[in-house]
Amino acid sequence: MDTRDLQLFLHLSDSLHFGRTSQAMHISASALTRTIQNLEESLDTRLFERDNRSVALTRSGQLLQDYAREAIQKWQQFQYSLMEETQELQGNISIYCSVTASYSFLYNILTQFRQAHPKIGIRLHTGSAEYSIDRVQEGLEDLAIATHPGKLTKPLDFKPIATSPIVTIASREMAVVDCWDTVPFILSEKGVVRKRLNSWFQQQGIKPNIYAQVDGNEAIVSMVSLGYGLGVIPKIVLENSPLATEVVILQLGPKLGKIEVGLCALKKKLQNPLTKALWDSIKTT
Amino acid sequence: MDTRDLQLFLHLSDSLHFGRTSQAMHISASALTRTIQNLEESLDTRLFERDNRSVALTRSGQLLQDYAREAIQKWQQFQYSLMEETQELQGNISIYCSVTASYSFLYNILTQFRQAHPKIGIRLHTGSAEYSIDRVQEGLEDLAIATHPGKLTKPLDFKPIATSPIVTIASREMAVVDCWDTVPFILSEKGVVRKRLNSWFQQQGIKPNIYAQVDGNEAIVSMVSLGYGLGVIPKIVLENSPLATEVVILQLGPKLGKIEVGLCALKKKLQNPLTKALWDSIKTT
DNA sequence: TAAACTATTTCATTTTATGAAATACTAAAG
DNA sequence: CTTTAGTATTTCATAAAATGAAATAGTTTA
Repeated sequence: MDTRDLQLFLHLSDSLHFGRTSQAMHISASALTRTIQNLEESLDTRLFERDNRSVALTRSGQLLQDYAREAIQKWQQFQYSLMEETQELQGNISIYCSVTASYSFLYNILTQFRQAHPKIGIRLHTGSAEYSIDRVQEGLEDLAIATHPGKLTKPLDFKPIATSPIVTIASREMAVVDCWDTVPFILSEKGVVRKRLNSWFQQQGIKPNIYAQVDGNEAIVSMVSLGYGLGVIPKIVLENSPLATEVVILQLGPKLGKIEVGLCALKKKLQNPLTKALWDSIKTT
Repeated sequence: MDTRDLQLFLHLSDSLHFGRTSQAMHISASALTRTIQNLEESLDTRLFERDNRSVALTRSGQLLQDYAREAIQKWQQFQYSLMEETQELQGNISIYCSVTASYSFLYNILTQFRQAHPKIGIRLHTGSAEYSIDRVQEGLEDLAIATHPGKLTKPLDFKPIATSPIVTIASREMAVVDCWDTVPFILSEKGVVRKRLNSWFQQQGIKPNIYAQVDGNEAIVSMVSLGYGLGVIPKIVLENSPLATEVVILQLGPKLGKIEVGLCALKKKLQNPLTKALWDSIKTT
């Protein structure tokens, strides 16, 4: 029995969809089909009841699921213990963060980390800050630099790095606001800032004119600088933007407090000594 | 990680000898070498310290040994549980016994067993009864029909099937013994009967004339029938011999009691539901 | 009836595993 | 010293297994 096969099985037992599992595990559907068939043959039992349209776990499949979960966990645990016991940490970890975060935090974190653990490779994925928590939660990333969402689900752990006030920005021409109901806003689709702003609008009885909903704070700066409307973003985004000089901060904008930026990971991923090493390398300020 | 590789590693970690492990595991030495090399590479650690003359387990090797033992045990346990849970028992078990035992007990045992578990295949190995316990103890066989050796080591389990008196046989021409010191004996090399006889000789102050030491009670009957000397065997051997009519039992021979024949297995092999099924099918008389 | 969606099978190709023999090295025996 | 015997390893040709692209087959939806 091979742990790889167990991992494939486990993913399939969760997704119940050959196509998605094969994609997620970077393997062709045909290879997956035969892996499962071989598994079934070697155990002489049917693991999934399936026709051309649906996949369902059998009783035997459930038993294997239990076994596989434990076996894989034990195997990882063993590998980790070996690493800690015998040699320098090495391997890869994946990190997700926004472009802003990569400028403002990641560089320092990684230059320091690299000295301590030169053999640990980094797979960095950048994207909108709002997705950080989701991606970590889905297991797509080991770590993310994320904004604290207010409350965390239990499997997540969070380590603060810095705070940044939420500011309202405008192009020079739009720097004076007459009426909050009519001035166009450029806002992120989701995230902490958007949530706070929604509350504020409601509180103030304002029905905002939302001109654009944008995925990524960095893009908000662009649009604001072009004069499309007001933007609301963490100040840190502005500080790292090449367009910082093109926009101004409205002192009269909504008071939305500040966001807390930090490192975020699934607790179970912190069992991985590589992930843990990076985690531990962050000193809370 | 593959359980097969772990098994190879485990055997090698015990034997500390590539040649012997490769033989025992039915694999070429070169394949074994590379399996270990791959293992070492994938774990990025050295498992054995070895030169062209010696093999020694490293610290990492010891850790893997602990892991591997548990992992393989868990895997087997899982397979067994699946079998019990979901379907008819099937697979193979190996049995060792003497030719006599195969005539006198095995036939009945197996005809009955086959009805209950038609999908369990039997691998039968016959040989001298004296080796039964050894072969079971070395893990070469799942089960053996053996003579109870007087005292058992702890890992062994024994289930009595029948008893048989120890008798002394001779050819018709040699049926009268004048002097126990000069009459030639044909004896087994080892085994319970031989041990009892040795004690008896010592007790009686007899220095026996041992003409031949034979491996296998059945062959003793042959040699006795040809007039080479006296033989001492369990009566059951005689009862199943085609030469039974060619020899006679000496009523005046040594009184050596009777042997106890039974099924013998390593306790841990009885965790295997196949082995256990055969074990349980034996009703002690 | 067609189109979309899925798991499976086919098939040619690549990758990996394998064993026999050669090799390299060491310790012990002449 | 030289030879021999005992080992693990490497080489090399071959066999086995895994793989993915494309074809297939079956079901549901439009």
